[in-house]
Amino acid sequence: MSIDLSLHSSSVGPALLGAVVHGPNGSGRIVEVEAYGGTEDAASHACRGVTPRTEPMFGPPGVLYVYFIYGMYHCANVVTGPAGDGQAVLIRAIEPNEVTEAMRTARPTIRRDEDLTNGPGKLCAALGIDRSHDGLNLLHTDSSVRLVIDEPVAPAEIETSTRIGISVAQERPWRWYLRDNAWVSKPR
DNA sequence: CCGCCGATCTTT
DNA sequence: AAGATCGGCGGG
Repeated sequence: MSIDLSLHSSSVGPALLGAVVHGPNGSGRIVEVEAYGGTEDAASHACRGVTPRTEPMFGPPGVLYVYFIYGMYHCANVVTGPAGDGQAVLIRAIEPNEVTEAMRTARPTIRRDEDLTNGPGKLCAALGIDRSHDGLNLLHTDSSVRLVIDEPVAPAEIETSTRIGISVAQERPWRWYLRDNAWVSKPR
């Protein structure tokens, strides 16, 4: 591993661009992320401290935090920072290494390949990630969901913006994505 | 308990 | 622009 996941999520976030996520249905490189802080970040699930749902967020860096949202979708996060802090990086979009039949079966109604994984709920559905994977170690080679961090992308390729879909702490510029990448999520 | 609403996506 | 769909969390 070439980056230190125990650093703050706002440092780890951009460093995770280009890393490869492997799930039950396939794999892809991360092209878009958002950082969430611990209890001091009002937009983070960790802002109210440890609850049954957020307990994995307060584990050691490298843990997977999967939450269920809008009654329908799952979102996947990489826990960062020191254990006990509750920081995480939301994986918002990936570019598949290869579009597999399992990914197409998991998202049968898409019109273009990009719609398989160009959003946090979409990529979890495509890769087959759900709450059963919550809390596992992303760095362990035996895990059914894992993270392979190779070379970082060139800083010149990285674009920054504010976070999407939140109603508080909207000013923090904690979203990063690869410029001109077709798999980055589309504005609503 | 009860009610609100969310780190979303699809359809109209 | 609104609907789908449900669990987590706060308030009473």
